[in-house]
Amino acid sequence: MVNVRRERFREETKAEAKRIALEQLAEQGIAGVSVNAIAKRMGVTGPALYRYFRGRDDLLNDLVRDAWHDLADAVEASVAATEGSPAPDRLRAFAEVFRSWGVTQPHRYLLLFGTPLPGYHAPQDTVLMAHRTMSALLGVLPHEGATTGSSTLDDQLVAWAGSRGEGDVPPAVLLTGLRAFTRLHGVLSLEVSGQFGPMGIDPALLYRAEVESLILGDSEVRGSTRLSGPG
Amino acid sequence: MVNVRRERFREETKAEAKRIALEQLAEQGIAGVSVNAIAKRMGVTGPALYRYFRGRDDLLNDLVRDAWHDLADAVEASVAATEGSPAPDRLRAFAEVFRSWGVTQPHRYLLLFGTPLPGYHAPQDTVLMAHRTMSALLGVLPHEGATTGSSTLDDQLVAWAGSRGEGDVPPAVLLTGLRAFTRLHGVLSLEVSGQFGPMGIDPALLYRAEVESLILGDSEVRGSTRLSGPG
DNA sequence: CACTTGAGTTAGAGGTTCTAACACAAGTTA
DNA sequence: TAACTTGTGTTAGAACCTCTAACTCAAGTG
Repeated sequence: MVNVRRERFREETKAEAKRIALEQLAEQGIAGVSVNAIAKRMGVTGPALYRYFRGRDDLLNDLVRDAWHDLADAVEASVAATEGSPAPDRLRAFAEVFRSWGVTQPHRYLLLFGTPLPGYHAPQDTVLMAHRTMSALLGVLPHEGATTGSSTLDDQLVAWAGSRGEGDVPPAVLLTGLRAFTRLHGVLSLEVSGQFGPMGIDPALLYRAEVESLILGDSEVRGSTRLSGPG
Repeated sequence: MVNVRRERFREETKAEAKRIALEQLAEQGIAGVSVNAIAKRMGVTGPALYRYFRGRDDLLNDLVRDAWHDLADAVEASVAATEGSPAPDRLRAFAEVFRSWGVTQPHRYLLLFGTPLPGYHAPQDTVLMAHRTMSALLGVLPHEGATTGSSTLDDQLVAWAGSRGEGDVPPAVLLTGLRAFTRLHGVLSLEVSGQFGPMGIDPALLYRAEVESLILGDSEVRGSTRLSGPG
């Protein structure tokens, strides 16, 4: 019989270490996450934490894994909550939840989508976590469409979806979803890394403009500039 | 009379240190940039480099500044080379140069657009460098358009452009340019940080699809899925 | 010839990750 | 009850890191 009390204590200790690590991450960035400092704040010496994590990389790995999990939970909850609503409303809700998740904890967003960690290679289950978020997005898109215009890209999209049992989604939808994500991320990542700060532009307005443009299609945005017009 | 030989030697030493720092950055990421290690590779002891940089942050600052400068040079050259061509061609050229700059040196791209450095706050001239790249993009867009649909955003865009003597560009064009940038960055940043690797999707195809979509407007992309259709 | 300036050195403080060896308490088993 | 195993903590220390202080030495200047 495994000692369940000890097991629980162990989990609590790991959780506390990760909680403090997240504080350090928020306050001082990734370089400020220090095994020694975490241990000190917990009232133990540095090497004690090596009973719980193989090392600093292992701890950071856990933070990444938790963040993917948490993000997927958030967007899946949004998708579930808007079931039955019209597609544009569902996409708006998805986008808002996605942005909220990012701007309220920029350090975690950057942990997932910012500069990759030095020796970090995403383990298989991290890839699956990312898929959960992507699947949620695909869930709010209408499942119709024709072709992407590139058969090579079509093949890659279908293979990608098929590799995780989503082979029934047409490639045009996959492309729409993937591109919707890259467009949301394009605005959000710049906001989260503070690039709009010195520009005096409210990122929320820009983000929502992008969302509406996603819904309407660019050329239908009221008064937008046509790039294909005379140069 | 200032000693010009010594001055030149000093500049060469700084340049060598930065060159080695870039190598370390490419090989081991930002955490691998070490003043000590740079000095060792140069054949001097660690503290010697403190004659040339106030510290590690100062050196990294220089790398950021150089990268902004370099990127601006690249895109400005592209814009200049395509003068007189139709707008779509100019935008395609701009986008290709931008992507090339990023994918051939991901570490530098991430230095500008990835996770911000811990204690880093962009100095004023870095902001100006970013403006150079943005102005280049605006230079290949047709200067026409009506309104953005949000007067608040309009005001912010005009203030932003006006703050650096570009007050004659209408807000709709500014928005188009800014959004074009966020969309390119959305795909490119994910490619550069390796997110497409495990997906088996060629980022170049996705990027070019985004560029064509920028030119045509989404709803005109052949066979694309309308998000505003029935959900 | 004396002085200033710049660039290098070593020594060292204080931080980091991480390993090795040891102490001790709790639970298990003979 | 006594011996053993396991988990969790400790200290010591190696090997790095940034950065400061104090010193040496060479080159150029008045």
